[in-house]
Amino acid sequence: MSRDGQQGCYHHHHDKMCVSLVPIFNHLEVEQMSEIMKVVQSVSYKKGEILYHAGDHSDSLYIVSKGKIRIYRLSESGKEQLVRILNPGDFTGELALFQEALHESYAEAMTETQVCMINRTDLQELLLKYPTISLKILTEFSNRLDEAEKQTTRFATEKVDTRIALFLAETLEANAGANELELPMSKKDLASYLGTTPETISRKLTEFEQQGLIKQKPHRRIEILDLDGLLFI
Amino acid sequence: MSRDGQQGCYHHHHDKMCVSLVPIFNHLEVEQMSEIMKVVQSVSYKKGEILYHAGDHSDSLYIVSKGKIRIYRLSESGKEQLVRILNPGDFTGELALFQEALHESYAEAMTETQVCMINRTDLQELLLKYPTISLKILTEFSNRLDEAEKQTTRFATEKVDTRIALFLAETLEANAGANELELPMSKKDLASYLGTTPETISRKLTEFEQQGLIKQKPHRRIEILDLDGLLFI
DNA sequence: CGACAGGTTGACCGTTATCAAAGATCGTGG
DNA sequence: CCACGATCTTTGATAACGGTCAACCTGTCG
Repeated sequence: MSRDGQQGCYHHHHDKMCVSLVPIFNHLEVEQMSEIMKVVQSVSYKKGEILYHAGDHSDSLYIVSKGKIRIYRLSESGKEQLVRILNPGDFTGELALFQEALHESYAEAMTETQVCMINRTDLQELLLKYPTISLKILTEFSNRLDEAEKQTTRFATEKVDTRIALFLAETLEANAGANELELPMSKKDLASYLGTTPETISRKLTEFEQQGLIKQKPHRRIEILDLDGLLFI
Repeated sequence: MSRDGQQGCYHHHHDKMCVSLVPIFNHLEVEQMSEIMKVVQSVSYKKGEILYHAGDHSDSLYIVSKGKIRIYRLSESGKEQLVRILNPGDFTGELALFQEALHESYAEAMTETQVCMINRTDLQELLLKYPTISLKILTEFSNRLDEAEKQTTRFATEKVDTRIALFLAETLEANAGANELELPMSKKDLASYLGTTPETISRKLTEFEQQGLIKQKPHRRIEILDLDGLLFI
């Protein structure tokens, strides 16, 4: 089992911030919160460090309190795909957390990152003691499952054009109301996320621009000129 | 909200079989089981009937006790993708079950089908009362999430060749040990599931056969002659 | 200021979708 | 139980979509 790069720095004080950040806990009472604090551990990672590898045993839930984490997978033929990027408040490690299983993905700190960890046995005790937490996690899971299936359907049925356009539309939606967005990752990563190549991303965005649908600006910013046009491609 | 085709036949007796079938319940005591029976309702659907549409409110968990159910999605551009097929013991309806949300997929009975339903409020009460059920469902969800992400990664990184080969390999694996498998669906559906066309499936299987990797037989049966060769495409 | 990763552009070609038509299979009703 | 129609499947010809390789450009950071 390879652990190279996994050299996170453990802080043995209990970080209140990260717990209260997380949607799955923030409905709880103060006393319950402090019980959770007791089993939470704060860990820091430097840019590029790996939190876990595919093949590692999963034994903790990781909750991001600061920084960004890249979650990616390697396909059977060895190609990398970016699955998602975690921001503060997001969590990961859950996939194999409820059973004896191995991670199937990789988690890498994209910047200086701080996470809160809860190990499996502690988490399971919490879940049995406070069943409402399970309901929260179930809700989160069902959302993510829906997202994952929606994404799969897009790959199965839409061409690159449309996948890029939908990505732009959804990124814009997150900035409620604005007509300009900032790509949340490099075009290289975006290509990996959308199952295409940086060259194609570059070309398609140029096409969109020539059709008057968008305007590319410095610093990964893109102004959407014709959202409807973009979505009817 | 369209409900055409949703004309399932309700049986008001409580079907013991379907509950004990389900992995998420089968660890419980007899008394707990009988408590679950009380809130379960058995419903039958004829071939082609729709259990729910995308856009319907989700308010029940559906557990298959007899038959087969096709779960499919429509993409933004209106193309259909087969997401999975449910067999007895599988469940669905969970995606929007833990929140006020709408179904994003369609569920259609492929044959004469019987399902057990538990409505949202009853299920939530059960989960709060017996937290171990939540853990079971969480385990199931995390598996399915892993599957969905693996599938997405395949679409993003592998070509049709490989996706078909991997599908054959996994279907074979399900028949532990055998060197012959039966496709669990029509090639048309398989194409939809794998994000390709029936024509391409047909051609690729012929190629595999010409390369001596497989042998196609009647009744959707395929003999795998060279599994390793298939996986190194 | 230089190096290096990221990004762009062009030329080319492989893969796979599409359209069309013929052939096989399945389920149904006579 | 057979015949018919509907649907699924196969095969061929064609073209578009997008990946790959190579070269060059750009910006960012030590």
